[in-house]
Amino acid sequence: MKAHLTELLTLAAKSIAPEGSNVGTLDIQLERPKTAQHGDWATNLAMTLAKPLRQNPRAIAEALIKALPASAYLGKVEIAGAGFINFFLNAKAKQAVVGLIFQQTERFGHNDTGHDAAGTPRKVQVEFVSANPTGPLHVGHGRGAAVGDCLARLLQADGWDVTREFYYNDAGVQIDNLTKSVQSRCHGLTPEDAGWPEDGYRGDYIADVAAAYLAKATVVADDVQVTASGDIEDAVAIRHFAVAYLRHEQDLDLRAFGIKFDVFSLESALYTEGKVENTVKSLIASGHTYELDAALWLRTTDFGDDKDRVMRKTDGGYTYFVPDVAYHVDKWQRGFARVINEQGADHHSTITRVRAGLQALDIGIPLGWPDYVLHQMVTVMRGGEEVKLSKRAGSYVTLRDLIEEVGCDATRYFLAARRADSQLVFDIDLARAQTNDNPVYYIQYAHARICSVLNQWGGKVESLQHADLSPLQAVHEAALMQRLSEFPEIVKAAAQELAPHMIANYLKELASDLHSYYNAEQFLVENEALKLARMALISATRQVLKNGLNLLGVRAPEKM
RNA sequence: GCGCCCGUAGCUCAGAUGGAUAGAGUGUUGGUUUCCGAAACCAAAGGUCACUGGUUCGAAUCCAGUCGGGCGCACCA
Repeated sequence: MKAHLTELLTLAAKSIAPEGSNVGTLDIQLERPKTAQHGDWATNLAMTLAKPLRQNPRAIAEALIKALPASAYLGKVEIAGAGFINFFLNAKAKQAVVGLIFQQTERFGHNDTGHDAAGTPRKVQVEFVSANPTGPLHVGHGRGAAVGDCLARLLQADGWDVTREFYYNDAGVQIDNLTKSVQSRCHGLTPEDAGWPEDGYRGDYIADVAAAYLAKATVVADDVQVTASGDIEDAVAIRHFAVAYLRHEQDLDLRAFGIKFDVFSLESALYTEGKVENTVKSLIASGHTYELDAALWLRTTDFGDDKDRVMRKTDGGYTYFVPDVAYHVDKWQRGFARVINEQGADHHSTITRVRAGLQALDIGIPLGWPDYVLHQMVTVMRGGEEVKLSKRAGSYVTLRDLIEEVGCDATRYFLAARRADSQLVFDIDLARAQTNDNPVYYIQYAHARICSVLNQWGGKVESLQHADLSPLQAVHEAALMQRLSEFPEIVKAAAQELAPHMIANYLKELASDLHSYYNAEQFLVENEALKLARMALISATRQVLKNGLNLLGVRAPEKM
């Protein structure tokens, strides 16, 4: 419809433009007005033409309307405000979306933005969560999980070939701390005791790991299986076991949250496979490094950083960003046209360094690759007070606690329904409420309500595909159909902006339109033609609610 | 001190590409059910879009500065 109106306006603009003018090539902006009074579509074309044509915008608008070719979809066209042209579609044009939804079903809202010229989906990787295997996932990881998974779903709908990936930092200082902590617990120490490691992990779960180790338990994580030796003095064995144990714990957290990864990458593998060494060699060869004070530095200031960064410490170890660069070289070599890293905002300083390292290598990686989506902190509230402690983890609220308390659907919704770059307050009381306060239930209720009506009607939903829609003339019906037709644009915009919260907001509005309609009109009426048309409309609405909820990873229940 | 993000109704937040009278939920007040699920609907009230200046026919949106909050500024990740 947008394309149709653009064409009409282009023709009109050309016909009123003076000889030799280039107004016909102007970008035509069409938007959906906020209020129904302003029609179904509006353009500011007359205002943008005012300057080049040196005429009053309203006069131009009048001329444009007069020059508009005939259209089968237009009702009336009006001038409003300073020179807006408002288009009112006729009933038939509005009703068309219902047929389209029946035709496309679960693919309604999808598009092919991610396809290449040959029509093949391009490869995109979404890396998210990527927690250190040193403890259970916390709320912050939960936000990353919810946002990252929704991004993956959105990009899939946008026509991309998506890989979900989790990167484990299973090498480095934090893992040493973990090992020491478990070993101390094996020795019977607690965090309150004198000999407890300085930066040790204090949560109760460390005691669980130690107990399992001493009991010679076997744990499975992704592709590895580790059986504990029970030898308290064997730090290497403890380390392997503890990492595997906590990876398994995190797998359980993710499963409870309904999230599946395609690939798990291990930092340790980058070392054992020589990828870190190779990257360092290449960086040295690139000429962007230097030695100073017995350390090796990368001249990241060549690529926009505010100071150079150490790559190899005086103790011979690499700083964390070096394996990170190696990891991204690996991603590039795996053929991802796009990579999106979803991380907590506290990691934002890595962005410049990783990109600088990739540019220094000069292997054809575009500037600004990879993309980053950073989410801000989450504060959890209960009874008007901030919740800070969890028994299990010691110092933070775990994702599993939240899921157990408020449910998977509400947790996902609340963590994905806000812009990633603003701080989020997670109100447990609100998320738990099974009342109209709670937007998750509000949306799910709309879906269940429709299912209930369709049930009582008792006919076959597929038979509605070719129902005559012309009886749909009520204002709430026009509003609902208008909203349905917006869905594909919202999906496209949300994918482009990497902003899943746009879907959550859209669904609230769609649910609201449905509830208003429900209260204003009786669906199961005597008039058979009207009843069938209404069954078709609410059935289409049900489909879009389901498609939208699916993008968020939230269930669309038939009964509640 | 430097860098990144944020500041919109009492509270929690939307306002994609600059557009018309800045919206929703919640809370407050009042109303709606012999009828498809009241987990719903309708209505009223509630605003210096942090502040100041600039760009523009037009700014919550773009630019500069000020104030306030968060995060980062390790040879930690």
